[in-house]
Amino acid sequence: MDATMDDVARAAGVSRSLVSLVFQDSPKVAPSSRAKVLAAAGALGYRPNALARSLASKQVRTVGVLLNDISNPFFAAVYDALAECAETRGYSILLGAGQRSSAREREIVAGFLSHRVGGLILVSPRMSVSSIEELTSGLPSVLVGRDVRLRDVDTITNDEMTGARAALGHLVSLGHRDIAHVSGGKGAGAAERRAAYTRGMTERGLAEYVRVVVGDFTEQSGETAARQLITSGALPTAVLAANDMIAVGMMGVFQDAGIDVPSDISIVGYDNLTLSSLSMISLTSVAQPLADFGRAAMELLLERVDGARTTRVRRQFEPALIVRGSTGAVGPRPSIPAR
Amino acid sequence: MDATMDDVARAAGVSRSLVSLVFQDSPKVAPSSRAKVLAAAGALGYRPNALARSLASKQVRTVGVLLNDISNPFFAAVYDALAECAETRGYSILLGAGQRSSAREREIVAGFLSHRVGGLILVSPRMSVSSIEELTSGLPSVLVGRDVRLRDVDTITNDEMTGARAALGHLVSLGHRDIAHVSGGKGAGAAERRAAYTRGMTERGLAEYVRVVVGDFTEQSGETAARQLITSGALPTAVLAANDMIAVGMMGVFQDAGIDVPSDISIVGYDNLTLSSLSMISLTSVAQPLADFGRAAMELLLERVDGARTTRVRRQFEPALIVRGSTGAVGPRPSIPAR
DNA sequence: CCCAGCCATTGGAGCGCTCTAATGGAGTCT
DNA sequence: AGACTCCATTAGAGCGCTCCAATGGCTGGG
Repeated sequence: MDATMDDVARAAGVSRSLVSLVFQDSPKVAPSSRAKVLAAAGALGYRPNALARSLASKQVRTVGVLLNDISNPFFAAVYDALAECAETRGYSILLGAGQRSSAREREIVAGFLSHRVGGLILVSPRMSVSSIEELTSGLPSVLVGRDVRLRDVDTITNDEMTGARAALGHLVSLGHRDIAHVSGGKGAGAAERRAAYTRGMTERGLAEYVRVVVGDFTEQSGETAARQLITSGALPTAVLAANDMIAVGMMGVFQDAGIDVPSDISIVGYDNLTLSSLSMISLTSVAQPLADFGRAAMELLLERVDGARTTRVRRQFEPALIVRGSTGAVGPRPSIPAR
Repeated sequence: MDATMDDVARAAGVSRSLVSLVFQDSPKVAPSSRAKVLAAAGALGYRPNALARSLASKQVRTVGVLLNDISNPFFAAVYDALAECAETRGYSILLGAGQRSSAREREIVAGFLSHRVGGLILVSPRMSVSSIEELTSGLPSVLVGRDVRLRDVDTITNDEMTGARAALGHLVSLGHRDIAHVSGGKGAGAAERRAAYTRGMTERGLAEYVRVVVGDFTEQSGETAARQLITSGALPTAVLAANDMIAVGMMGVFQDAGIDVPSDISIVGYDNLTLSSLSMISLTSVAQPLADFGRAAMELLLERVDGARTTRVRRQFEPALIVRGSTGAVGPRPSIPAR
């Protein structure tokens, strides 16, 4: 039903090979023939079959992108930059969203492999290192948000230590000492972030105040953590959340409980999502250059896909603290209002 | 480099055809042969080549999904439901994000067509009806968030009139009469929503209060609109925003200007995004069943792809008003505080 | 005027798979 | 026993394209 190359060749009175060359932008086609072929193709509404092309040329202009959780705007921002980069280079993207399940992730990547994608970008995947190793073997791959020591895998990470130091420094300069951390649990980068918090606290002689509440990078887990802190009876004066979603969830619970942010408790998030800059939220946050993550990921990947590089690259970006309204000077220890 | 069917056949001591049948789950393969083939395939790490399969069978288990703007959580929610549905049915998704540019959208869809996707889902596309017609001709397609009269295109929309009536009814019952609308400009569904507002106002005898400020479904446009209303000197007592992003943008500006929501001005959004339910925002909103949109879109599409249906279906969902803290009884006309 | 050399163009094999029609070896029926 | 059905299995053509080696027409040097 769709026109094929043979149809175009017949209509233009040339061979299929010539048509093929035209659609590959080969320089050895005479301008007159090129025009003839293009005219015939246009008249027939011909569109090259990417499947057949990939099969015959054994090189695929499609890359697979796996996002951990598409409903977190973090991933949307990374994806946006990444997609733009891919499109300008003429690559298509097969997308999968893992929904925070590692089994799901593996299925999705297996699907990518069936489609013989030319490369793989995994953004904060949940799956184990061995799964990553197995699935990416021999395929150009870039991992965003996690660090892994595999030959064929480039990584893009954030300098967690710098971020944690900046956030803690800010809080300490406001007089805070009792600073808790709500972690991302087993999520990508959570361990690093937690370690950076602990180390940062220790560096400042605040080791005795180290307190970690386990979360999972979702807003719900932030709510749970906030309730936990409230019922514990020992509210810290400040919280460093593992990401903005957690921070926002916590803010809501504190607000409902009559605990004022920032006069009763200061909160720092991580990711600097767009929503954090909203006036109603105004969350102090460690900004990660998400667009840079996405762009760098696709660039590194395509370098490998094009065969321009075979050595491993690890790129680390520097975060920046964005101070907003959710942090303030430490006040008198809040009395938890009666419900 | 990857193992092929021939390799498996040789290793198992059978013909390629048999291997093919095994991987198609054909019932006519003897259990013993099936086991033999599967064992050989496992040993070789064989993975069927989806490209070659599609080419030979002329049916593609991939669908193209075009999202207008991935950074709006609205689309993430629709995508999530849609992807889940596709995966359980064994379909892969080629994703593109149009970034609110209709030229970009057309390029992306052209890419889908090159990949010979089996179907197309367009979520609130910007492009013109004639572009849609041209690109979707002969291909199963579902349009979400817009209504279009094309034979091969199913549509999924929201009942705007009911939504507007519910929102206006709520505001009127709180004593509001001076209710403005901030529209979505040329975005998908914006015209319908604007019309529903105007009609709803007229039905209630409030035609004289009809006032539309043009936006574009983004938070920024909400901020602009709010500033416009403030400087106009004639602040309405309530605003019906075309979506939550606009509403949230407005809330921020009002808050910064010292105009309290809801005591000075009530705001109703549209979409009921997750962020609207956050305590700090607590936006009254017309909820659209986004997950249903996504699921229905994929289901309708696959019905067509599987050839189970050829007639056009238009599915309309009922919205529901979710009342939160951004709406309240009309108070004394606010005096705009001096800066 | 002939042949080397260059160019655009072409034939045809092959990418990894599916699918139809054909094959052969049981088993069934009379 | 012969003819038949029924079943699992197979050969081989073909999906739309790429790419290599080969073709033929031209120019230009001797």
